Amino acid sequence: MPELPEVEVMRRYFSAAVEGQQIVRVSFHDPLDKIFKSPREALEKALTGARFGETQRIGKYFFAHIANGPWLHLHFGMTGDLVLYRGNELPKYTRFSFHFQSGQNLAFCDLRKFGVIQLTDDPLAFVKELSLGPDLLKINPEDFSHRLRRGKVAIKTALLDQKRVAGIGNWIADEMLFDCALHPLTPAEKISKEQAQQLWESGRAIVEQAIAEDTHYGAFPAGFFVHYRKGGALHPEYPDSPVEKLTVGGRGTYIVPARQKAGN
DNA sequence: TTATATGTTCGATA
DNA sequence: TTATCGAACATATA
Repeated sequence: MPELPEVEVMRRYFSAAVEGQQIVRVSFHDPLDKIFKSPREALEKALTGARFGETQRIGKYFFAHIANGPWLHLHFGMTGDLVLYRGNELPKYTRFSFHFQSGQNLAFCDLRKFGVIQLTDDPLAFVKELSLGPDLLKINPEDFSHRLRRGKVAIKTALLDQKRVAGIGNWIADEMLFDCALHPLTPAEKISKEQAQQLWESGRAIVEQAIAEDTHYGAFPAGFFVHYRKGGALHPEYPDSPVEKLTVGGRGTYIVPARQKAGN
């Protein structure tokens, strides 16, 4: 689920769900503590009886301020999700749960357990430590261009590099490259300033559209590449050029060969 | 059975 | 020291 738009939508969902609510207890459902990067005792102590204040999102990293306390950081990995529920039956793949005074509960679900739950005193210091780049929705086109057009790595790999720009994930990178008619293996340093500008515009447009649609991809406009992002699919504008799958930087990468030619 | 999945990190190598 | 690459992580589904 989680690239920038999903995390932003979850941030809003989280804020609405926890507003004004007191946490009466929290519960842990990951026996080997893979996703708890802070000790259970610390999480329990910081959260029990507390309320959340403001929230922040930088790239795919989410932070919620615990009133009069530290911040809670959530990362959703590949399969993380937030699910509001009532009653005692945990949603599938619940790894952690907040239990509010209202009787409402909020589960952090994560099938693959690549997610992260941890405390931090300072979100900005936290992302600085990771050398995280500026958020795609905040960065200006000049900085974007400068950070992207560096090195001999494939442009696809550069787009996914969170240290350059934060928030772009695998499907958005493919969508941007399709939109800009760029081949994913084009070396980053071969991208022109104009192409970088185009990628910047494309990236924001895609992300804003995704947020506006609450990340329900099915609701995206018909021309979006995401609808055809599988081997052999036919984009209506390229009926003679079936979608091809490559592997770039270890990630599945889909292109319309007639539109995205190498060395261009 | 093998391959793949919307992400990040770590070790090896250059 | 920096850049790059591939493997690893955990689990379900095609």
